[in-house]
Amino acid sequence: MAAPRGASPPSPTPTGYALLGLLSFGRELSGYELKRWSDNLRFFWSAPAMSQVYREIERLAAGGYVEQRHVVRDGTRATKVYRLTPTGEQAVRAWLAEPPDPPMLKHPVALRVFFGHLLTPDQLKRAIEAHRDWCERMLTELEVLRCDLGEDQTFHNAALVAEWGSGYFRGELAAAEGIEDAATTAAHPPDGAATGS
Amino acid sequence: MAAPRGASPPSPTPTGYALLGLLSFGRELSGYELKRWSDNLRFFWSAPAMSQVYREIERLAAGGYVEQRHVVRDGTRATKVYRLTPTGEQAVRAWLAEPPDPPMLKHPVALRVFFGHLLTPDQLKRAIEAHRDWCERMLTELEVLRCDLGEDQTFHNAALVAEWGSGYFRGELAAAEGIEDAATTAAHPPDGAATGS
DNA sequence: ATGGGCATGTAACGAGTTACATGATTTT
DNA sequence: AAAATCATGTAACTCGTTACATGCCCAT
Repeated sequence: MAAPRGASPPSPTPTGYALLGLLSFGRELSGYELKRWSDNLRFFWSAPAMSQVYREIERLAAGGYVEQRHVVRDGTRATKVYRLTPTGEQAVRAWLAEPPDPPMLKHPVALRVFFGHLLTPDQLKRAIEAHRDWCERMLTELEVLRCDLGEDQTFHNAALVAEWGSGYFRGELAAAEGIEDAATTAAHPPDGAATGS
Repeated sequence: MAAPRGASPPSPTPTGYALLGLLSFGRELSGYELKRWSDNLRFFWSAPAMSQVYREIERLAAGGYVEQRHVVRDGTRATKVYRLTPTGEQAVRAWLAEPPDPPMLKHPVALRVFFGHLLTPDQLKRAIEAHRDWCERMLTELEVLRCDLGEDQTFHNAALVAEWGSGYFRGELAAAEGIEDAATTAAHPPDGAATGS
């Protein structure tokens, strides 16, 4: 089930390219391991569902981007592991070299502030506080990641992104405090005012 | 084609709720106008495609969340306009009152830095510079939006979010400068090193 | 022996996209 | 006369999700 010779295989999806990227650090990884590695991208990229990782890695293998190998690890346990092929490495390099799409953000808390006139001050406050909690959780998780990465030169760039992320979350935290005051002390129309009475 | 009496209509999609939110400012809007209004959410929410706006607003009308009206505006031009119903307002209020999902970010530039070992310093630099240009463009567009909003109390919350967004983009701009130095001066393995030679 | 982590998938669905198709009105 | 904007949609597709199904291995 290698790459077909004549017809070029379908291009990987964005998630597929991300998996190729993870394999470019040189290790052979199983689908399960790929999922856990890709969770480290969650600070700036949506972490794919387990089932999608399996689907994608199959596609990548079918397209010749990765090579599948059956191994028995730790004695008796059988797993499939994947290794980046030269084709795969070339593909991910080419993809990354393209001009980047603009970042895409879906921010449910900002949406709630924007439509703040549809919420009570109390509801709005709770949403913003949930956001602050989340930012703090992300900050501590980034700390952990930084420790895991250590001083290894291989992950120098990863560490840079972790720094970047920390800055971002600290900014969000500060912004959330400001917004909380401004949004919850503002005048709110009485319930039901939007459609008239 | 109003809301069915017995069986409750399907819930709106996230984009559907956003459209309801836009209609909650009290104006009757056409599909085309809704698209342009929803573009103002692009700083913190993905702006839907035109075709999706039309599909969603139809669904919302079928579910009784909005009321459709045929009007002839500016003399001869016929358009359909939509108005929020009490049902629709209640639905969007209830949706916004739910605990918010965590923000979801897809940041192709951060991804490129993370996988920086697959790019030349020059390619990486270009990606980061494209990001800075984009941030600057967003900042000026936010300025424009702030002017459009004016001092109108109706859009007080929208103005707050615009402020928030400006802060975010200024942060990104600053971070990008730092990253550019750190990432492009780092040691890079020679091309092809990832899969061995 | 029970629960948690490792390991691999399938099926059904959902929400969004791009490309296409059409035509009126307004501005240059 | 051409181009931009207003205006409304359809069709096909892609990428992702959740829910489900299965089973091994290890620690308590």
